[in-house]
Amino acid sequence: MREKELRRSMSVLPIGTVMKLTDLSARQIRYYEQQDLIKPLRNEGNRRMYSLNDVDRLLEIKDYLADGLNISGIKEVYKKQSQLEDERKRNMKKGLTDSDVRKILQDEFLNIGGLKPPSSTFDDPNNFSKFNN
Amino acid sequence: MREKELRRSMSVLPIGTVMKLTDLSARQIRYYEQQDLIKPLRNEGNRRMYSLNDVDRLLEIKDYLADGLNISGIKEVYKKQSQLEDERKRNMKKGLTDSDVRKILQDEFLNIGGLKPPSSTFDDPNNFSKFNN
DNA sequence: AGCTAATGTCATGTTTTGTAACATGAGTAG
DNA sequence: CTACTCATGTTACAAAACATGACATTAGCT
Repeated sequence: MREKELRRSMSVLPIGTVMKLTDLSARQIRYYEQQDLIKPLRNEGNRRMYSLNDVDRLLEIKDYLADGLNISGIKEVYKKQSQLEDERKRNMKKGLTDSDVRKILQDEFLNIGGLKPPSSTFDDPNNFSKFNN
Repeated sequence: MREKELRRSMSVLPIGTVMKLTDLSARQIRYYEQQDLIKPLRNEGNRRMYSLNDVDRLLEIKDYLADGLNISGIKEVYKKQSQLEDERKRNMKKGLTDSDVRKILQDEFLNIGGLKPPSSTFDDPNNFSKFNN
């Protein structure tokens, strides 16, 4: 379950791919970034590289807009969400011992190394298209 | 579970991404294609677009080469695999159970020792080229 | 009408990818 | 040893994709 999240956050998709996946124009995608709704990484050549999580978020944004929300409204939504998330994490950590935390961090570090051979899943049964996370 | 395979065969990754994911040079990746080991789709701009299954296969190829197999050896492996796969499908059609088939084919499997179950489908069987335009 | 938010479009420059040709190092056969 | 093949590197040039910034448009509001 940790690995899955890792893969979902790997920035590997160029904007052209994301356009097809989301049916958004490059202009729209860059605009949402300019409005701080997404923060794709850049490769050495300065190209934007997106993750599957970014794609999910773009699809969410699309839905919110279609529902009549405007950009700043959407911004609020995400602000609230990350506040809640942060708090959850803080509470989580307060309940753990020091060595637990060290173990967690080490594990995260080790997992950044690379893609493992085939067997593993890139999939995400519930998450790809809609509000879910 | 059907959806997972679908997603894995979506051709969305440009060669630069695949280079990073596999740590192969563009030259190598194109060469393996030239040797018919992979068949990435092309987008309208004639750019190669790879699926996660393609990435898996490239990693396999890398392993095989590291193990001392040469390209034509690898080709044999995949040829055999797809033969077996075809045969399995034919037998399924004839009403045999999967485990029946496994017994029947056991000898052949032993002939090509030590390889993984057949993995990737080759030619956009599910019409995912629509993601490339 | 005037304003604004979201998006389209165009111009210009950089990066990535395509193909093709030639080069090279390791291994093998003669 | 020489010649050959295989897997890969390198280089050169063209086309496609992308970045950025400016200006245009459209729909909804006041």
